[in-house]
Amino acid sequence: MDAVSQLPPRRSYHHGDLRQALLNAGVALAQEGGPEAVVLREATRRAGVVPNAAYRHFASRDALLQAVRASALSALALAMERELSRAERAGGQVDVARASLRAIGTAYLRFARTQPGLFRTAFTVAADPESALNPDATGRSGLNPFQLLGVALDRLVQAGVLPPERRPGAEYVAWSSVHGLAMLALEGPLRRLSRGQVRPIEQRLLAMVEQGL
Amino acid sequence: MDAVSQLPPRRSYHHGDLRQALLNAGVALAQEGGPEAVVLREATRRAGVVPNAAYRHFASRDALLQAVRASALSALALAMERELSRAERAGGQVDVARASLRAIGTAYLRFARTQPGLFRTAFTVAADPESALNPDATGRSGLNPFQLLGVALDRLVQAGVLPPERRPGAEYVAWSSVHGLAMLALEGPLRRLSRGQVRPIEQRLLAMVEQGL
DNA sequence: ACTGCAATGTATACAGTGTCCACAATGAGC
DNA sequence: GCTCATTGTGGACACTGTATACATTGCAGT
Repeated sequence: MDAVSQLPPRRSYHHGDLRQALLNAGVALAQEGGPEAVVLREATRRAGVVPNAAYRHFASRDALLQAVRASALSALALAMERELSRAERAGGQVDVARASLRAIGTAYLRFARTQPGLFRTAFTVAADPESALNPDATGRSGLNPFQLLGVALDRLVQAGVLPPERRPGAEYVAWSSVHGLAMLALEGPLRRLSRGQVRPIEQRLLAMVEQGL
Repeated sequence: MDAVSQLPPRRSYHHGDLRQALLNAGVALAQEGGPEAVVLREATRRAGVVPNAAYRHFASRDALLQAVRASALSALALAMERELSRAERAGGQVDVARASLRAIGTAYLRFARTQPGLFRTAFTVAADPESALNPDATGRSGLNPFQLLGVALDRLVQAGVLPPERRPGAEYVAWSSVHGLAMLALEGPLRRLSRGQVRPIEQRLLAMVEQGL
């Protein structure tokens, strides 16, 4: 994943693409240990550069964190898009719409499970409402995860499954449920359960959302 | 809240109740700035004691954090119990049961709103599944927040509102939804919204849970 | 091709953190 | 009243983020 950010002491004074190398290192750190693990000095170490060099590319440790966060959100968006494109292979419009919403939820929950470090980095914030607006936080469609959920909900309206008057704000309740479950399974009371035990709960929750929306 | 942990340099070599003073200081710090703000040295400073003194009472900074977390969970449990007792003043068994579940959700969401620092401290974990089992994390009933939710769900079954076969695992989907919304409103896309704007979303979510359970 | 300058990486330094170790004061139990 | 386990102190270390001054470089314009 990161070819540039490795040990062999470069001979050129300039790094070439330090910003990207730092970002890669940051992502790797986040993957390994979540947001608190992305520490500036370690990133520069992995990039083979002195700590302060980072400040030529990121205003602060937090700025680096935000970039890593955007990258994580982008990865989630890509996963959602993959799952969405599978859903589109379903039958009629109604089925596709239903499958789309499920795809979003499924991708979200799987991402939380398979990439806990990135997931926590993406969502365990502490500040900065702007991060969601970051254009780097998108998939190939140019949409971020939240917007992709909106697409799925739009499809439900389009297909006549969801009454238009219930559309506004629907992403909030849908997102809440799935996000809450992900957190619960990641670091809450569900942590100890095996994937096989969590799966039915996931299904039940998705059903509740689909029905109760 | 903390009478002991203040500046006047004590004259006795021993503090008297340093453990409690540190805990109080820790809670205050969490209240002000969330989990990352509970820093050992600052707690000892507020207790008027040298940093290392803390290690006579807590094995590490994380041990202190866990204690603070338990305290925060306890505060939430107390808030839930207050709301529950109001729900019990409703009419018949069915109404009480329904009101109980809503009381839990309402208390949870309000706690997140009014005590964001403590809320994040309670739930933004990073480890330790045992914290939920901590006997200090309870209200007057001796039950922790999760168990109180269980009580409300039991009442729904008792009242014939929730079919017994749907009872197992119900706390997970209910908790997920409410917790997710709380996080969303605290540090997600809903952060910017006023309390008046969030309220209807809360109501809608609680309705969805009640109906879709 | 040479020169000057902006961009980028380095050196040094400081305050703040968690934590280890050796030492000092204290108060409870014989 | 002496002993000794408890509790608080002092000093140190490795680590963090970050500021400020300096070195090296590649590119722009002559």
